[in-house]
Amino acid sequence: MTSGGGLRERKKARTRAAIQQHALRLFRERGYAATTVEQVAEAAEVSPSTVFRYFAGKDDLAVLDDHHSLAAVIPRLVAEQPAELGPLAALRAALRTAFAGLDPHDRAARTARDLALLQVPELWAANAAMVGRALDALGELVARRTGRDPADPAVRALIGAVAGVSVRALLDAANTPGTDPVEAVDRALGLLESGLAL
Amino acid sequence: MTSGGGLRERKKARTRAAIQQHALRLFRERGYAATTVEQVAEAAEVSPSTVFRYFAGKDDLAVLDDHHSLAAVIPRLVAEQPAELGPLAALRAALRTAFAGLDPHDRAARTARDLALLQVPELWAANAAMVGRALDALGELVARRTGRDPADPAVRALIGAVAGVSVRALLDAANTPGTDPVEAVDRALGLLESGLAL
DNA sequence: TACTGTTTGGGAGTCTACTATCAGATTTGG
DNA sequence: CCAAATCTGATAGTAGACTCCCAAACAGTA
Repeated sequence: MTSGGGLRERKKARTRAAIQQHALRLFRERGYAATTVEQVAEAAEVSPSTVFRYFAGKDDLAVLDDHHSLAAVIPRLVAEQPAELGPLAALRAALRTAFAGLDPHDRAARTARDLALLQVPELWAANAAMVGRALDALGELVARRTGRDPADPAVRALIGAVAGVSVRALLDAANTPGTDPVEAVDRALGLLESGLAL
Repeated sequence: MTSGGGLRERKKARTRAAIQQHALRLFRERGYAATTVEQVAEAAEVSPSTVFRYFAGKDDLAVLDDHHSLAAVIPRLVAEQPAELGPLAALRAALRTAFAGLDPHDRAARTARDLALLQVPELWAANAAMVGRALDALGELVARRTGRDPADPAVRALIGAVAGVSVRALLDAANTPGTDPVEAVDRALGLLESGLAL
């Protein structure tokens, strides 16, 4: 019975992470379709067989772990915010919390990965299910916080708006060098909070 | 010099449309990956060669013509709305106009196709570029209408919110039999217009 | 060190997207 | 009705995703 700390387990985790990291990098650099599994294997210094042993298929290489992905972490943090806060205020606070205790390296890596997810259509498609789950979770939290039904159109519309505004801000930030993506999202959500008055 | 009304041209247009229609239907029914080009060809009663002659690749089967897609028609209609209307009011009016003069058959076909685009991740990916273009066009119109810069964060946020709210409403409508998707989007945009107050 | 179970790499093979090509059918124009 | 242009289907072939399987390398245990 090998415990979680054995050399074997650690090596496996490292191999898996390396494969996915190289895969995502290559997908971003050359595009998804133009990257072969063999190239990924070569970059990660394993055989193609090993790639398929760790990942169910090429598309699976693009599926981020739920608990590592930003979109899935947020709902948990929102739930921990004080009940007095409105839904958008709670979300913004959660976002700030999520990135506050992160060292710059982790932070950069995380935003880079989430940006790739938005910019490469195939990655988006591969993670659509996870994003959908995260948004549903967010909707439930908003509903509980405001005493409404999760199926309430107002609740659904709000999380839709949150998602749309955030995606837009992230993509714009990606196209504007020198912009902090987290700050951009926070500002955009602030605009939404004040009613998007034009 | 074959004019646009020749038998040949008409037949070609009909063949192309049939192939794509069957492809989209199969993608929705069985999923994108589980549908082979051969199946599409069989359903459309052509040979696989012909499918590849009309479409550059399997993914191209999912790319909707710009001028047929709803997302690309809307900006033009928004531009035609009276200048007094606010951006969201203009957008809602444009939406109503777009579907007002449509016979039920066309209307159903169009909404079904746009729903498939949202529900099948691969179709979304294939059309991401087009949707992005349409949203940019919408942003420019909003900017002109409100006298702001298209790069103004408030404008960007608004179109992001519009997109997110609409997508959410469409998906919810798709999961709720007996709901009119167009009406659902209109109502959701109405909520956004009144500030999404919770 | 030897024994055991797991992980890895390599080879062979299948399936599907996709390309190239050519003969036969069909539309068009005269 | 004939000839030219064009469209179609069939065939053959390539490439990459993915599976199966086995032998070699390796970590954990005594």
